[in-house]
Amino acid sequence: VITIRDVAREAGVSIATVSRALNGSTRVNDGTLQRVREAAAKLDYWPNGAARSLTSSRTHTLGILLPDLFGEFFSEVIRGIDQTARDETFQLLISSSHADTDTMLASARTMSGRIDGLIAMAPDKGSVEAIARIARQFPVVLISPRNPVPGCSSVSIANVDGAAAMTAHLLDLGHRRIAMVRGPRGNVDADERLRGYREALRRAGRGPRAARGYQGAFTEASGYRAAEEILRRRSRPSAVFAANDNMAIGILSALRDRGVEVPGEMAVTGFDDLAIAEYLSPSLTTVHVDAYGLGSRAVSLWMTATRSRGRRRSRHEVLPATLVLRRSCGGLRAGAKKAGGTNGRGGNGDGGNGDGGNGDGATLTARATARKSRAIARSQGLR
Amino acid sequence: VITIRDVAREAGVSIATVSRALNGSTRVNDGTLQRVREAAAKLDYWPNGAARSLTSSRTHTLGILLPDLFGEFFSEVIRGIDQTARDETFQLLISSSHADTDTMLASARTMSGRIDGLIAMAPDKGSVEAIARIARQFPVVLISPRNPVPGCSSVSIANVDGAAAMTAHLLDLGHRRIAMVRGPRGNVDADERLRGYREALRRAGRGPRAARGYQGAFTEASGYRAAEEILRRRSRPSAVFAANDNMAIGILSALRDRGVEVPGEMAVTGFDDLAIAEYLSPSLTTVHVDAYGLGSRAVSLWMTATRSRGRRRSRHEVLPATLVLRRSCGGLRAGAKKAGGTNGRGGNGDGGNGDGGNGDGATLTARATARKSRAIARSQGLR
DNA sequence: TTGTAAGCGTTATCAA
DNA sequence: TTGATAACGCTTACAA
Repeated sequence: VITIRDVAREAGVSIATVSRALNGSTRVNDGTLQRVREAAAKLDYWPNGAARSLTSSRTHTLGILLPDLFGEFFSEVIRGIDQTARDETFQLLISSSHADTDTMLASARTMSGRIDGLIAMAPDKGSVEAIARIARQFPVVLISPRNPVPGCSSVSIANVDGAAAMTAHLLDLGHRRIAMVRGPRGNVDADERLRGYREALRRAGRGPRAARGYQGAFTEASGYRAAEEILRRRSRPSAVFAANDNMAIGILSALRDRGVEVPGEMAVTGFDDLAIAEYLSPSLTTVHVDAYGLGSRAVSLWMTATRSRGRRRSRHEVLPATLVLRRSCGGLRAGAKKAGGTNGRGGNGDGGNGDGGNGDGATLTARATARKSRAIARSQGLR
Repeated sequence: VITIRDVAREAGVSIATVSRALNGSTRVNDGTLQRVREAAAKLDYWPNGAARSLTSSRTHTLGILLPDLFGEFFSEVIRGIDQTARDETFQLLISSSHADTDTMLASARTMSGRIDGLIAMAPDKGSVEAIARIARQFPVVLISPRNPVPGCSSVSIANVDGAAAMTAHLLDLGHRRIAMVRGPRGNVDADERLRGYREALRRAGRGPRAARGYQGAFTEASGYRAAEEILRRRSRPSAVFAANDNMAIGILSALRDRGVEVPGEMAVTGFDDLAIAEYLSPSLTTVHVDAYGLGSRAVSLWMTATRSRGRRRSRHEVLPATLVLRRSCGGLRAGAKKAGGTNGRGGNGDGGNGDGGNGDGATLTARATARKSRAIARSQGLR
């Protein structure tokens, strides 16, 4: 392995000069700069990163702590982190799939001395304490939970608002029984989305009678199972709100297998707005979440927090969650795409919901509130 | 920041003893071991990783070089890498989104001294030279291209075989005009899949007349556009083979929008077998690729290669690509799921393909070769 | 502008 | 079983 000494010898200078020359820094003679560069190129010198960070106590690396990088959503978050870090020429030391907080702590420990700071995504409660401990070692920015650790900045999604808006929209469409397929227990995002759903129902004066929750796990398979359970009930809901898109996909699949028309007999909505959502059949009404932005903003927050260490206090950003209205919930003007057919009433054999509000899409859209209309406009601007 | 010196002072021993005690290594008195541990715990000592790797010249870290982590497929590859690395208690220094080989090289350079080796995924040609240069600095394992860099082990997918098997299957189903929507130019996977398709046609005695390629970019949107282009042709193919699932999803969506029945009027197949493939409508016939295994095997290969450095020569693994037959290509026994309807002939207004072979699914399955049957069995065992 | 030398926080090699 | 002490490869005062 070639070290700085070899380069110094080759160029006929001291190692200090090599260091200065190669780091583009201050006063170095043009001639020696040339010689050093040539020597380094000739020997194919690759500076040792560990040694550099040991002396300079800067690593130019960000640690990333993730629960489990599964599927499209996480992959987008990481992309956001990666791209933004790359703009600052930072590298990423990633550790994921943390079953418990102990392994998370252990990972952070071994990162010590190799990172300048950390971005942590800890979607379950109880990891707060561990993160607080990590934050004593280096600056940490959190993704997801709202503001739990003192001194840490954070980015999160407007889960409650998004879920509430979706629920309100379904109510506007005339749905009176709206089931929710929840995310995994203890997951902060899942909890917040459930809360938004409940709050919207309460605000509309519809209590526990209209609500009905089913347990899911953020996977297609769990959505499929939940749909089967829903169909076994005597009184079916006219709408199902899944806490994420993956589960909504499973639900759509189950309803198709059972011959239940969507949105005719049952409306289905999701959360996340994955890339495939608009290509599903029917295209999925969902809540758009800027997964890329989640990662990107986290890194930006870290950078500003670090540059102004001590001066500024922690910041907490909440990324908006906007409704994206597509065909799976009905209510879009008929004929926009593939008119007729799926809009029909269908042989709704089971318990029809009292007021018969769930009919033609165009009519229902007219009833939509101004807020919803704005959401539609926004969503159309988005894509 | 607490260093080993602080712990030594607190425990009343030398730093050498602290190092030995904490590394669980050799002869340390039980009493001192206790005292050292207590001191470390009391002070919350986190060893400096950079210093450790400088002296020991082991980093316990694997560098990962990726082109662009986009979508489910890459995310699965990374999961495979991550989990397997975690089993060996290795960390991951990740750098992705490399536009060109220069930035790739630059990333690798800054990793020097911070990693023990590298897993590189370079799906475009021309990066071979850069990787060879990297491989002179530390052991490298390649994902994807077959065996291009001397001395590097590699894992790849049986792209050619998979694409050929899919094409042969479509031929068996009676299709005479099979279009292929290609992946991005210069992408090795895309090229190999195209080659498999062509080889299968040639082997079946069907030359350029049956083949027809459309340019895609591995995205849903590009698949959508390709389908539109296909539908504009006077003589439509009876089957479309997309070089990956994302494009197949776009194709399905376009055909649905245009009212073209799948598989009745047109069969659609993909490549990758993403998690959503079986939840699409119709469920997608595709080639299963073990993305997780790709990452996992790469790490395992790296480990064995490193443990037996010099002794053994480089190894090249090729992961099988197996057909997964679902509903989007027809040919599955009718009634397995949601019988009738989609299996009908449909109003195929355009150029019917001469021999009228594209009829009822059940009949066509009977014609399937033994090899295909085995594939079905395998696929059912898989999920 | 350049060179000398003192660290950075560990591990590893010797003696003791 | 322990303690000095010399690396590890680099950056950075401080001198020259």
